[in-house]
Order: sequence, then C-alpha cells, then structure tokens
Amino acid sequence: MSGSGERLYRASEFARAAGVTVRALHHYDRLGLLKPKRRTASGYRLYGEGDFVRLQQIVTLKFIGFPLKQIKDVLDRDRPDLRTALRFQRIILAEKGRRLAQAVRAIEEAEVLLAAGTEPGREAFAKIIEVIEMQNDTDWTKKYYSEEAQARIAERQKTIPREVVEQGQRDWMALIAEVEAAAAEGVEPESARAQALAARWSELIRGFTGGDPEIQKGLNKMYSDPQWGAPFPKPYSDEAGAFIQSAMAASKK
Amino acid sequence: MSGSGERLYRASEFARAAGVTVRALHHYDRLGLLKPKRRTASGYRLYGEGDFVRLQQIVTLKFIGFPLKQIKDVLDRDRPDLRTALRFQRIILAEKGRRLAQAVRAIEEAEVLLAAGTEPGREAFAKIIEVIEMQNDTDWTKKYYSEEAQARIAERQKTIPREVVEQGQRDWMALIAEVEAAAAEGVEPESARAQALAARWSELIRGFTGGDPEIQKGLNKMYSDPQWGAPFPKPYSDEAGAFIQSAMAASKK
DNA sequence: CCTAAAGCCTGACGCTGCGTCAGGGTCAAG
DNA sequence: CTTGACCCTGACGCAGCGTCAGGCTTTAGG
Repeated sequence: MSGSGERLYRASEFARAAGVTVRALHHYDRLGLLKPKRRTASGYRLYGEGDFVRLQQIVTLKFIGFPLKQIKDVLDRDRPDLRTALRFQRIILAEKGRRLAQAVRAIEEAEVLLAAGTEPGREAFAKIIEVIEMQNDTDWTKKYYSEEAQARIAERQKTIPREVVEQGQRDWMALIAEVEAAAAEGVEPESARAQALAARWSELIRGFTGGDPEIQKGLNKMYSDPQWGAPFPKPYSDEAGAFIQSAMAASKK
Repeated sequence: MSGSGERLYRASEFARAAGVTVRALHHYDRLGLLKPKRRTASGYRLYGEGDFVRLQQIVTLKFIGFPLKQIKDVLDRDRPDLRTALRFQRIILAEKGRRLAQAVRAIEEAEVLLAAGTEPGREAFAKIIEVIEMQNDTDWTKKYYSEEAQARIAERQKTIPREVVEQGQRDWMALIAEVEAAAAEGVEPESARAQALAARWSELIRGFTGGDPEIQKGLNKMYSDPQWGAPFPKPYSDEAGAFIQSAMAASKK
C-alpha cells in the first residue's frame, strides 16, 4: 500500500480543473487564503481534494463580490457569520446595480439626443452631458436633510475616529442579527425581549445622530417615507424593519 | 479695468464646487486630462469657468464608467465618435448588470437555504456554496459549441498576436459604425452599399473563425437562436443586426 | 508689521487582484 | 545527456485616487 491514497494535483492541473490561473493560486497561497496540501522537496505545490473544495468556495464567494480578505475571514474564522455577511453583500450589490442601471439610462438618454441632432456638434455634446448630469444628480440627502443638518452630519462624520465607526458597525450588525431572529421567531413587539431590542436600537441611533434633534427629524422623515431604501441601503430585511418599528411604537404607548 | 474679467477658482473651491477632491484634480492634471487655466507665480492652480465645464464632462463620463484614458480621448480627439463609444459602454454596463443580478440571485438562494437549516453547520455551508456554484456555472459556450470547437477557439485565440486582435477590434468598430449608419438611413439590403458591407462583415467573421467550419456552425447557431445576447454582448444595435442579416441573406439569393 | 492657521505644492507609497515578464531550477521522455 | 514542458520566486504594472510627509504661501487677526 502506498499509505497516503489521496490523489494530488500539480499547480496547472489544479488551476485548470477549477477554472483559475496558476498565478491566482500563487496569489492565494501568499495571502494564506489557500495553501497547497503538500510541497515536493523541490518546492512544487501539490493540491489535494480538500483544497479543491476550498478553492471552489473561494471562487464562489469571489463571484458574489467578496474581497479576498473577507473571504479569508469568513472561511477561517466566523463561518456562522455568513448569514449576516451574505445579506450585507446582497444589499451592497443591489445598490451597485441601481447605480449601474442609472448609468445605462443616462447613456440611453444621451443616445436619443444624439440621434435627434444628427451630428454631435461640439456644443450639442456639452448639452447631452448636461442632461445626463441632471438625471445623475443624486441629491437624495437634500430630500431629507436641511442644508444645515447635512453640514452637521458631514462634520460629525469627520470627528468620529475610524475605530469607533467600525465598532459601531459591528454593534449594528450584531443587533440587527438579533432583531432578524426575533422577527423570524414571531416575538411579540410588546414582549420584554422586543422592548429590549428596541431600546438598544434607539440607543445606537442616538449614537449615530449624536443627539442632534435636526438629524433625528431627518431620520424620522426617512423612516416614515414609503420611498425608503432610496437614500442608502438598509442592512436588514423588511420583516426586521417592521418588527423593530412596531416594537418602538409599542414602547411609546 | 482689470483686463481679464473671468473669475478664477483655487483648487479646493473648484473641487468642492464640482464635487471632487483636490487630489483628483491633481491626478487629472498629471494625466493631462484637466489642466488649470492658469497658475500663480508660486505654482497654485487656478481654474476658470471653461475648466469647470470640462470637469463636469469628465465626471459625467466617469459616472458612465469610462476609464480616464478614454475620457481624454473622447474629449480631446474624436468627439464625433461619442455615439459609438456610448453604445459600446451601454452594452458593457448591461452585461455587468446581468452578472450582478446573477450574483444577487445566488446570494438570495443561499440565504433561503441558510434560513431553512437554522444553523449554518460546517457542511451545510459547503452545500450552500455548491448550490450557488451550480447556478453560477456560466456554461453558455457549451450550448453553442462542441467541446472540440471550444478547444479550437481557445487555441486559436492564443495563436493570434495581440496587435492583430486589437486591429481586428478596430476594424469591427469601424464596420459596425458604418452598418449602423446604413441601417439608420434605411439603405436597401439589396443595394450595392449594403452588399459591400455584408461582404466586409463576413470577411471579418472569417478572420475570426479562421475558416474553421465547426466554429462557423456554432456562430450561426448563436445568430439564429432567439436567446441571442446571452453569450457575449453584441456591440451593435438590434437594427444594425437585422440590417446586416437581411443584407447577407440578400447576397445569397 | 508680524504670526499662526489654512491652503497649496510636489513626491511617493498604498490598495485590489492578479497579468506578465525575468531569471533560474526540475522532471519525464527520447 | 539533452530537450521541452512545468514549476518556483521575485518584482513591476495597472486604475484611480487616498493618505501622509515635508515644505512653501497666503490670509486673517492682533
């Protein structure tokens, strides 16, 4: 008997089988994202079946748009956090998609204009661009916040140290996860558990607004606007949103 | 009288007004994409109204996804080529959008699976990814080409020197532009002009397939499949496609 | 007029995910 | 023993700026 049993693949075989390049394998290796099972005495990389599975996962997550660093995290550390990560990613992609669609529409607009005026004169060109520019103008914040409040928000963002922001995001992620769970389980909005969640929720919001009432007002406007979702993507499901809203409403009564 | 008249802006003013950063201005300056109208004796950049217009154009084209290099070209050299460039860009963006939508659907699939099995066990995780993988599997070429033909195509692509490929693309762009024009003008497919275009068209196709009949067959299958557009984005409008098809049909009679 | 705070300048490195040489071992076949 | 065909490790390149660093200039205030 040979003792080992499992078949090993060399770099190029392995790469072809998985649909990536050898260079990519090197790259993943150096990043510690995917290290070959063995190496020959002369340094040749030898990959096994397990490596293949992992590479598939990497490719898949990459397809979904995860950066390699995060793929490494998800695969190595907090696999259970996959759920949150997925939702997060989906929302980001959806947002990208919206902008992309906008760009396409803008181009179409421009094409129509160009088709109308047969030749794109130097001035016509400028006008076309202006038109695109108008529709592009993403002035959504203006819809919700007064100029002042906007300035304050921007300023506030600058004064917050980066680490705090990141910690805050992690807090949000954690809380959202719990809220999602509660919503899914059908917890009563009046229950103590829901009330606790609502309290933490508004606590975090206060943390974000810094207690500025103007900003609070803007946020509330956004929340009550049925057009929700346009300004910035919400990192939680509709169900969770509805749940936390009714919970907070219940707390006011 | 002061003599000059036009108001000049300093870097930060100008940047804020246009919604870009000062660093971006530096960048554009070094690329020769946008040079300030004047400089003070001490080297400060001073931008004028004209610069503002140009910057708007740059920002707009960037929004549409043009790389800076191409923006420079379009703005400096072949503005009339804007039409072609726009269509090209729209198609690329649309393709991106499709892939993005695919990714989002994949994520949703995965989320459903995760919701079903409450906890993402280490094996469940793998399965989820597999599912995503399956739907991702973009095996469109297999739909149209036999294995052999695929191999030949791949091989052929390797044997073609880069410059030839680029020249070929330029040929295509030029021809497509003419076809678009002819289609828009309502040129008769039987006319000499249409026939000339059809001849050049099939000439280019032969150049691509290298005369390999198997590949030709695959192409034809693709052309006749109503699902057109899935394999790779076509860089011309439906009208142009219809036009060239009827022209080629007319030539066979 | 003097000074401190703001602004501006020019490098130059960093980030993402590899592509693409360059220079040099290794391995199986003839 | 000699080819090729593969493999390895650097190291630079690309796109579009972000982000210091180090050092002038301009400006508002006293």
